[in-house]
Amino acid sequence: MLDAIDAAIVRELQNDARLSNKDLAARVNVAPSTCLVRQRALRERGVITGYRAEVDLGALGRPLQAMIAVQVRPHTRVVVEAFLAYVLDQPETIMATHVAGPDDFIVHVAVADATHLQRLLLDRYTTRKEVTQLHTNLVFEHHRRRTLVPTADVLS
Amino acid sequence: MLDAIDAAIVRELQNDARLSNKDLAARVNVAPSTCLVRQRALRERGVITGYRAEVDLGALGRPLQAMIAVQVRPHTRVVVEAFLAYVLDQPETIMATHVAGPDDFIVHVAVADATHLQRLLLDRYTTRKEVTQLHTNLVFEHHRRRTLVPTADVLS
DNA sequence: AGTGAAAATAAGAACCC
DNA sequence: GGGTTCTTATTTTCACT
Repeated sequence: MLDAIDAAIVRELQNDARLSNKDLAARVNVAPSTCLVRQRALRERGVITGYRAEVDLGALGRPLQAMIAVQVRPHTRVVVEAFLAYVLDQPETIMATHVAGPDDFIVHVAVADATHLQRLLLDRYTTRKEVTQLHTNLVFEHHRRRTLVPTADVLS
Repeated sequence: MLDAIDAAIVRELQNDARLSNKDLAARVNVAPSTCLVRQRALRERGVITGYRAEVDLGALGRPLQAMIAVQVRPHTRVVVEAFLAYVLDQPETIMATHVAGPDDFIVHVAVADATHLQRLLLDRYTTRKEVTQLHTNLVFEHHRRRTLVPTADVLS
């Protein structure tokens, strides 16, 4: 698992992925060279999977978000995989989740306005044969947790 | 809005937030100094809101995810804000969304195992007075879109 | 595994078009 | 607004503990 130093590195980099190695080392109390080796190991072990700039959807001209619950039938592997690929291929999609439940997918989208959302739903969702149900909920507020911590910290 | 160069910078940094300014400049075909000014402006304008390392939930010992739909009553500002703050304060939470619909919130959580999820629900959700309904769906697959593009690109 | 010092590289500022 | 050059700072390798 992750020791205290690894956990600290992961925590700091979730807060600011552009921290210089020097500053990061200072924050987690190890030498810069050690810090570099640790961080590289975390990437190679697949703990850190990437570094992403976070953008403001409003600034991108897409201030309106919605959560779309979709039921597809038949609920088979081929249909599920094809639908997921289809959804992730659309620029409006922020995330898509395949879940166990009456609705098979929850899709988070960001669009320019209500008209855009309407077109998205009518032209690209309800036109699909496998889509048997659609529940669209507008998003008032959406928050992501800044830093995710390892199990040990969660189960305290 | 964003011109083509800004859009390219935003795209590249969503892919890899640790790109050096030099490499970034090469990819978007401008001089390093120009690129530096552009990127700084994008931050100051609030287009780029941060740089985050992405971590693997399995590697953090939290391989099990669920989507929890929650109804709270009364559906007033105080109750909504307090519940949102409460949910975001929990280490299990990945994201929380306040939506318009029969369910007021959609909460995405990652936990160690089913027992952990059961405890979370019974000890920290159903115990809350304002929570009047709870629908928990296990997550089979969860995908985020790597790069979000500006409206112009979306409405093509 | 962790550290310190030295060489390679990039960031950032000032200046010019 | 964009490009070039130069100084300063940082990254990264390597020999050592």
